[in-house]
Amino acid sequence: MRQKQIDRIRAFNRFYTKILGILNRHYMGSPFGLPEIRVIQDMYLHPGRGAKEIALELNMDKGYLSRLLKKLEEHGYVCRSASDTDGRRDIISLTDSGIVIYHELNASADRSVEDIYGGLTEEQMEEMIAHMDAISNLLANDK
Amino acid sequence: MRQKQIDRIRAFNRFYTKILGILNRHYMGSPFGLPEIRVIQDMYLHPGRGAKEIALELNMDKGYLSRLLKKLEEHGYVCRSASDTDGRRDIISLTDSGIVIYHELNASADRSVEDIYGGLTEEQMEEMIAHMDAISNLLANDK
DNA sequence: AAATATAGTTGACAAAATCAACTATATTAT
DNA sequence: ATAATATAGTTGATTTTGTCAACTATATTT
Repeated sequence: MRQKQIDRIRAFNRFYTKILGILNRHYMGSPFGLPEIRVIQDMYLHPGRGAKEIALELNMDKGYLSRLLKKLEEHGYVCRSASDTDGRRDIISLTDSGIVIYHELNASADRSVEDIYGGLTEEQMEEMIAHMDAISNLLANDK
Repeated sequence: MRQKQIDRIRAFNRFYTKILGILNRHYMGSPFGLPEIRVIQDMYLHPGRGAKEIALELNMDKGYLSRLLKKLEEHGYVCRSASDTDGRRDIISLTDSGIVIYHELNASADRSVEDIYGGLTEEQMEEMIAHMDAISNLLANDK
Protein backbone atom coordinates (compact mmCIF):
# COMPACT_ATOMS: atom_id res chain seq x y z
CA MET A 1 0.00 0.00 0.00
CA ARG A 2 1.51 3.27 -1.10
CA GLN A 3 1.83 6.42 0.97
CA LYS A 4 -0.07 8.39 -1.59
CA GLN A 5 -3.00 6.03 -1.28
CA ILE A 6 -2.98 6.28 2.48
CA ASP A 7 -2.94 10.05 2.24
CA ARG A 8 -5.90 10.15 -0.07
CA ILE A 9 -7.90 7.80 2.10
CA ARG A 10 -7.14 9.93 5.12
CA ALA A 11 -8.11 13.08 3.27
CA PHE A 12 -11.44 11.52 2.46
CA ASN A 13 -11.87 10.42 6.04
CA ARG A 14 -11.26 13.93 7.32
CA PHE A 15 -13.71 15.29 4.82
CA TYR A 16 -16.36 12.75 5.61
CA THR A 17 -15.88 13.06 9.34
CA LYS A 18 -16.91 16.66 9.02
CA ILE A 19 -20.05 15.74 7.12
CA LEU A 20 -20.98 13.10 9.66
CA GLY A 21 -20.38 15.65 12.39
CA ILE A 22 -22.88 18.00 10.83
CA LEU A 23 -25.40 15.22 10.31
CA ASN A 24 -25.03 14.14 13.89
CA ARG A 25 -26.44 17.41 15.08
CA HIS A 26 -29.88 16.42 13.87
CA TYR A 27 -31.04 15.43 17.30
CA MET A 28 -30.59 18.92 18.66
CA GLY A 29 -33.63 19.91 20.55
CA SER A 30 -34.62 16.35 21.28
CA PRO A 31 -34.27 15.16 24.85
CA PHE A 32 -31.89 12.44 23.69
CA GLY A 33 -28.19 12.35 23.22
CA LEU A 34 -26.40 10.67 20.36
CA PRO A 35 -25.73 7.45 22.27
CA GLU A 36 -29.40 7.05 23.14
CA ILE A 37 -30.34 7.64 19.55
CA ARG A 38 -27.88 5.11 18.25
CA VAL A 39 -29.23 2.55 20.67
CA ILE A 40 -32.85 3.28 19.79
CA GLN A 41 -32.02 2.95 16.14
CA ASP A 42 -30.22 -0.29 16.66
CA MET A 43 -33.11 -1.75 18.64
CA TYR A 44 -35.51 -0.80 15.90
CA LEU A 45 -33.38 -2.17 13.09
CA HIS A 46 -32.43 -5.36 14.92
CA PRO A 47 -35.25 -6.45 17.20
CA GLY A 48 -34.60 -9.29 19.58
CA ARG A 49 -31.07 -8.38 20.40
CA GLY A 50 -29.52 -8.55 23.83
CA ALA A 51 -27.34 -5.84 25.31
CA LYS A 52 -24.29 -7.78 24.30
CA GLU A 53 -25.03 -7.53 20.60
CA ILE A 54 -25.96 -3.87 20.79
CA ALA A 55 -22.79 -3.03 22.66
CA LEU A 56 -20.76 -4.93 20.12
CA GLU A 57 -22.42 -3.33 17.13
CA LEU A 58 -22.16 0.19 18.50
CA ASN A 59 -18.74 -0.23 20.05
CA MET A 60 -20.12 0.68 23.40
CA ASP A 61 -19.03 -0.29 26.89
CA LYS A 62 -21.47 -2.80 28.33
CA GLY A 63 -21.68 -0.93 31.62
CA TYR A 64 -22.40 2.32 29.90
CA LEU A 65 -25.03 0.67 27.76
CA SER A 66 -26.59 -0.96 30.78
CA ARG A 67 -27.21 2.41 32.40
CA LEU A 68 -28.37 3.92 29.19
CA LEU A 69 -30.96 1.17 28.75
CA LYS A 70 -32.09 1.61 32.33
CA LYS A 71 -32.74 5.27 31.70
CA LEU A 72 -34.66 4.53 28.52
CA GLU A 73 -36.62 1.90 30.38
CA GLU A 74 -37.49 4.36 33.14
CA HIS A 75 -38.82 6.75 30.53
CA GLY A 76 -40.92 3.97 29.11
CA TYR A 77 -39.25 3.69 25.73
CA VAL A 78 -37.68 0.30 26.26
CA CYS A 79 -38.59 -2.92 27.93
CA ARG A 80 -36.49 -5.90 28.80
CA SER A 81 -37.66 -9.49 29.03
CA ALA A 82 -35.69 -12.52 30.07
CA SER A 83 -34.64 -14.86 27.33
CA ASP A 84 -36.22 -18.30 27.85
CA THR A 85 -33.19 -20.10 26.54
CA ASP A 86 -30.59 -18.16 28.52
CA GLY A 87 -31.27 -16.80 31.97
CA ARG A 88 -28.47 -14.28 31.84
CA ARG A 89 -29.72 -12.66 28.72
CA ASP A 90 -32.22 -9.83 28.41
CA ILE A 91 -34.15 -9.34 25.22
CA ILE A 92 -34.28 -5.63 24.62
CA SER A 93 -37.28 -4.13 22.86
CA LEU A 94 -38.71 -0.74 22.06
CA THR A 95 -42.12 -0.08 23.54
CA ASP A 96 -44.84 1.50 21.44
CA SER A 97 -43.81 4.93 22.58
CA GLY A 98 -40.21 4.00 21.93
CA ILE A 99 -41.18 3.22 18.38
CA VAL A 100 -42.89 6.59 18.08
CA ILE A 101 -39.70 8.24 19.26
CA TYR A 102 -37.71 6.23 16.79
CA HIS A 103 -39.85 7.47 13.94
CA GLU A 104 -39.52 11.05 15.08
CA LEU A 105 -35.76 10.80 15.32
CA ASN A 106 -35.67 9.04 12.03
CA ALA A 107 -37.66 11.76 10.30
CA SER A 108 -35.36 14.37 11.71
CA ALA A 109 -32.29 12.45 10.56
CA ASP A 110 -33.85 12.21 7.09
CA ARG A 111 -34.31 15.95 7.03
CA SER A 112 -30.65 16.48 7.89
CA VAL A 113 -29.63 14.22 5.05
CA GLU A 114 -31.78 16.24 2.70
CA ASP A 115 -30.15 19.42 3.95
CA ILE A 116 -26.66 18.18 3.31
CA TYR A 117 -26.99 16.08 0.18
CA GLY A 118 -30.13 17.62 -1.28
CA GLY A 119 -28.33 20.09 -3.52
CA LEU A 120 -27.34 17.44 -6.03
CA THR A 121 -29.21 16.75 -9.23
CA GLU A 122 -31.00 13.44 -9.55
CA GLU A 123 -28.20 12.18 -11.72
CA GLN A 124 -25.45 13.27 -9.34
CA MET A 125 -27.35 11.74 -6.47
CA GLU A 126 -27.50 8.32 -8.08
CA GLU A 127 -23.87 8.63 -8.98
CA MET A 128 -22.89 9.44 -5.43
CA ILE A 129 -24.91 6.59 -4.01
CA ALA A 130 -23.30 4.20 -6.47
CA HIS A 131 -19.90 5.33 -5.20
CA MET A 132 -21.03 4.74 -1.64
CA ASP A 133 -22.26 1.27 -2.44
CA ALA A 134 -19.03 0.49 -4.20
CA ILE A 135 -16.96 1.53 -1.20
CA SER A 136 -19.12 -0.49 1.16
CA ASN A 137 -18.81 -3.55 -1.00
CA LEU A 138 -15.08 -3.26 -1.33
CA LEU A 139 -14.58 -2.89 2.38
CA ALA A 140 -17.26 -5.30 3.55
CA ASN A 141 -16.03 -8.14 1.36
CA ASP A 142 -12.55 -7.54 2.51
CA LYS A 143 -13.33 -7.89 6.17
CA MET B 1 -34.91 13.56 -3.08
CA ARG B 2 -36.42 10.12 -2.73
CA GLN B 3 -36.73 8.16 0.49
CA LYS B 4 -34.85 5.27 -0.99
CA GLN B 5 -31.90 7.52 -1.69
CA ILE B 6 -31.94 8.90 1.82
CA ASP B 7 -31.98 5.39 3.20
CA ARG B 8 -29.02 4.32 1.15
CA ILE B 9 -27.02 7.36 2.14
CA ARG B 10 -27.80 6.72 5.76
CA ALA B 11 -26.83 3.08 5.43
CA PHE B 12 -23.48 4.13 4.05
CA ASN B 13 -23.06 6.65 6.84
CA ARG B 14 -23.68 3.99 9.46
CA PHE B 15 -21.22 1.70 7.79
CA TYR B 16 -18.56 4.34 7.44
CA THR B 17 -19.07 5.64 10.94
CA LYS B 18 -18.05 2.24 12.18
CA ILE B 19 -14.89 2.27 10.10
CA LEU B 20 -13.95 5.72 11.30
CA GLY B 21 -14.58 4.55 14.83
CA ILE B 22 -12.08 1.75 14.41
CA LEU B 23 -9.53 4.05 12.79
CA ASN B 24 -9.90 6.53 15.59
CA ARG B 25 -8.52 4.05 18.03
CA HIS B 26 -5.06 4.47 16.57
CA TYR B 27 -3.96 6.85 19.28
CA MET B 28 -4.38 4.22 21.98
CA GLY B 29 -1.30 4.12 24.07
CA SER B 30 -0.33 7.67 23.24
CA PRO B 31 -0.62 10.27 25.97
CA PHE B 32 -3.06 12.20 23.79
CA GLY B 33 -6.76 12.00 23.34
CA LEU B 34 -8.56 12.29 20.05
CA PRO B 35 -9.29 16.01 20.43
CA GLU B 36 -5.62 16.82 21.05
CA ILE B 37 -4.67 14.80 18.02
CA ARG B 38 -7.18 16.51 15.81
CA VAL B 39 -5.87 19.87 16.93
CA ILE B 40 -2.24 18.91 16.41
CA GLN B 41 -3.05 17.66 12.96
CA ASP B 42 -4.94 20.79 12.09
CA MET B 43 -2.08 22.99 13.26
CA TYR B 44 0.34 21.04 11.14
CA LEU B 45 -1.82 21.09 8.05
CA HIS B 46 -2.83 24.73 8.40
CA PRO B 47 -0.05 26.73 9.99
CA GLY B 48 -0.76 30.31 11.00
CA ARG B 49 -4.27 29.74 12.14
CA GLY B 50 -5.82 31.30 15.20
CA ALA B 51 -7.92 29.41 17.70
CA LYS B 52 -11.03 30.66 16.00
CA GLU B 53 -10.28 28.94 12.72
CA ILE B 54 -9.26 25.72 14.39
CA ALA B 55 -12.41 25.66 16.47
CA LEU B 56 -14.49 26.30 13.39
CA GLU B 57 -12.75 23.64 11.32
CA LEU B 58 -12.96 21.01 14.03
CA ASN B 59 -16.38 21.97 15.28
CA MET B 60 -15.00 22.55 18.71
CA ASP B 61 -16.11 24.86 21.49
CA LYS B 62 -13.71 27.79 21.76
CA GLY B 63 -13.46 27.45 25.52
CA TYR B 64 -12.69 23.78 25.26
CA LEU B 65 -10.09 24.46 22.62
CA SER B 66 -8.55 27.21 24.70
CA ARG B 67 -7.86 24.84 27.57
CA LEU B 68 -6.67 22.16 25.24
CA LEU B 69 -4.15 24.53 23.67
CA LYS B 70 -3.02 25.65 27.09
CA LYS B 71 -2.28 22.07 28.03
CA LEU B 72 -0.38 21.46 24.82
CA GLU B 73 1.53 24.67 25.41
CA GLU B 74 2.46 23.60 28.93
CA HIS B 75 3.82 20.36 27.54
CA GLY B 76 5.87 22.36 25.07
CA TYR B 77 4.18 21.17 21.90
CA VAL B 78 2.54 24.44 20.99
CA CYS B 79 3.39 28.11 21.17
CA ARG B 80 1.20 31.12 20.74
CA SER B 81 2.29 34.50 19.45
CA ALA B 82 0.22 37.64 19.18
CA SER B 83 -0.89 38.64 15.74
CA ASP B 84 0.57 42.01 14.77
CA THR B 85 -2.50 43.03 12.88
CA ASP B 86 -5.05 42.03 15.52
CA GLY B 87 -4.33 42.25 19.21
CA ARG B 88 -7.05 39.79 20.15
CA ARG B 89 -5.73 37.08 17.95
CA ASP B 90 -3.16 34.42 18.82
CA ILE B 91 -1.22 32.71 16.10
CA ILE B 92 -0.99 29.08 17.05
CA SER B 93 2.04 27.05 16.05
CA LEU B 94 3.54 23.66 16.70
CA THR B 95 6.97 23.74 18.32
CA ASP B 96 9.71 21.46 17.05
CA SER B 97 8.77 18.80 19.54
CA GLY B 98 5.12 19.32 18.58
CA ILE B 99 6.08 18.53 15.03
CA VAL B 100 7.86 15.40 16.17
CA ILE B 101 4.70 14.33 17.97
CA TYR B 102 2.68 15.07 14.89
CA HIS B 103 4.84 12.77 12.83
CA GLU B 104 4.57 10.00 15.37
CA LEU B 105 0.81 10.27 15.51
CA ASN B 106 0.70 10.49 11.78
CA ALA B 107 2.70 7.31 11.38
CA SER B 108 0.41 5.51 13.76
CA ALA B 109 -2.65 6.74 11.88
CA ASP B 110 -1.09 5.51 8.66
CA ARG B 111 -0.63 2.09 10.18
CA SER B 112 -4.28 1.96 11.17
CA VAL B 113 -5.29 2.82 7.65
CA GLU B 114 -3.13 -0.01 6.39
CA ASP B 115 -4.77 -2.37 8.85
CA ILE B 116 -8.26 -1.53 7.73
CA TYR B 117 -7.90 -0.95 4.01
CA GLY B 118 -4.77 -2.96 3.35
CA GLY B 119 -6.56 -6.14 2.36
CA LEU B 120 -7.52 -4.80 -1.03
CA THR B 121 -5.62 -5.50 -4.19
CA GLU B 122 -3.85 -2.64 -5.89
CA GLU B 123 -6.65 -2.43 -8.39
CA GLN B 124 -9.39 -2.41 -5.80
CA MET B 125 -7.51 0.20 -3.84
CA GLU B 126 -7.34 2.60 -6.75
CA GLU B 127 -10.98 1.93 -7.45
CA MET B 128 -11.96 2.70 -3.90
CA ILE B 129 -9.96 5.90 -3.80
CA ALA B 130 -11.55 7.01 -7.05
CA HIS B 131 -14.96 6.51 -5.44
CA MET B 132 -13.86 8.55 -2.46
CA ASP B 133 -12.61 11.37 -4.64
CA ALA B 134 -15.84 11.32 -6.59
CA ILE B 135 -17.92 11.65 -3.44
CA SER B 136 -15.77 14.48 -2.14
CA ASN B 137 -16.07 16.34 -5.41
CA LEU B 138 -19.80 15.94 -5.61
CA LEU B 139 -20.31 17.18 -2.10
CA ALA B 140 -17.64 19.85 -2.04
CA ASN B 141 -18.84 21.49 -5.24
CA ASP B 142 -22.34 21.40 -3.96
CA LYS B 143 -21.58 23.29 -0.81
C1' DA C 1 -19.38 -31.08 40.56
C1' DA C 2 -15.74 -27.89 39.89
C1' DA C 3 -13.75 -24.64 36.92
C1' DT C 4 -14.39 -21.40 33.54
C1' DA C 5 -16.97 -18.34 30.59
C1' DT C 6 -20.63 -15.14 29.61
C1' DA C 7 -24.61 -11.42 30.21
C1' DG C 8 -25.53 -7.86 32.61
C1' DT C 9 -25.16 -4.45 36.82
C1' DT C 10 -22.91 -1.26 39.72
C1' DG C 11 -19.41 2.04 41.72
C1' DA C 12 -15.67 4.96 41.05
C1' DC C 13 -13.62 7.67 38.02
C1' DA C 14 -11.74 10.22 33.81
C1' DA C 15 -12.30 12.35 29.40
C1' DA C 16 -14.89 15.20 26.44
C1' DA C 17 -18.03 18.74 25.75
C1' DT C 18 -21.22 22.66 26.79
C1' DC C 19 -22.68 27.18 28.46
C1' DA C 20 -22.35 31.56 30.18
C1' DA C 21 -19.79 35.25 32.18
C1' DC C 22 -15.75 37.84 31.59
C1' DT C 23 -11.39 40.55 29.56
C1' DA C 24 -9.38 42.84 25.98
C1' DT C 25 -9.06 44.47 21.41
C1' DA C 26 -11.52 45.81 16.83
C1' DT C 27 -15.03 47.59 14.10
C1' DT C 28 -19.10 50.26 13.09
C1' DA C 29 -22.30 53.95 13.50
C1' DT C 30 -23.35 58.32 15.10
C1' DA D 1 -13.95 61.18 18.52
C1' DT D 2 -17.00 58.42 21.06
C1' DA D 3 -20.40 55.23 22.03
C1' DA D 4 -22.26 50.82 20.69
C1' DT D 5 -21.47 46.52 18.97
C1' DA D 6 -18.74 42.62 17.51
C1' DT D 7 -14.92 39.43 17.90
C1' DA D 8 -10.84 36.42 19.93
C1' DG D 9 -9.82 34.22 23.57
C1' DT D 10 -10.10 32.82 28.83
C1' DT D 11 -12.19 30.98 32.84
C1' DG D 12 -15.61 28.71 36.08
C1' DA D 13 -19.37 25.69 36.63
C1' DT D 14 -21.63 21.93 34.98
C1' DT D 15 -23.21 17.95 32.08
C1' DT D 16 -22.52 14.30 29.04
C1' DT D 17 -20.00 10.60 27.52
C1' DG D 18 -16.96 6.98 28.15
C1' DT D 19 -13.76 3.66 30.80
C1' DC D 20 -12.38 0.17 34.12
C1' DA D 21 -12.81 -3.17 37.43
C1' DA D 22 -15.45 -5.65 40.81
C1' DC D 23 -19.59 -8.12 41.39
C1' DT D 24 -24.04 -11.27 40.71
C1' DA D 25 -26.19 -14.73 38.38
C1' DT D 26 -26.66 -18.07 34.88
C1' DA D 27 -24.28 -21.25 31.22
C1' DT D 28 -20.85 -24.13 29.47
C1' DT D 29 -16.91 -27.06 29.69
C1' DT D 30 -13.93 -30.46 31.79
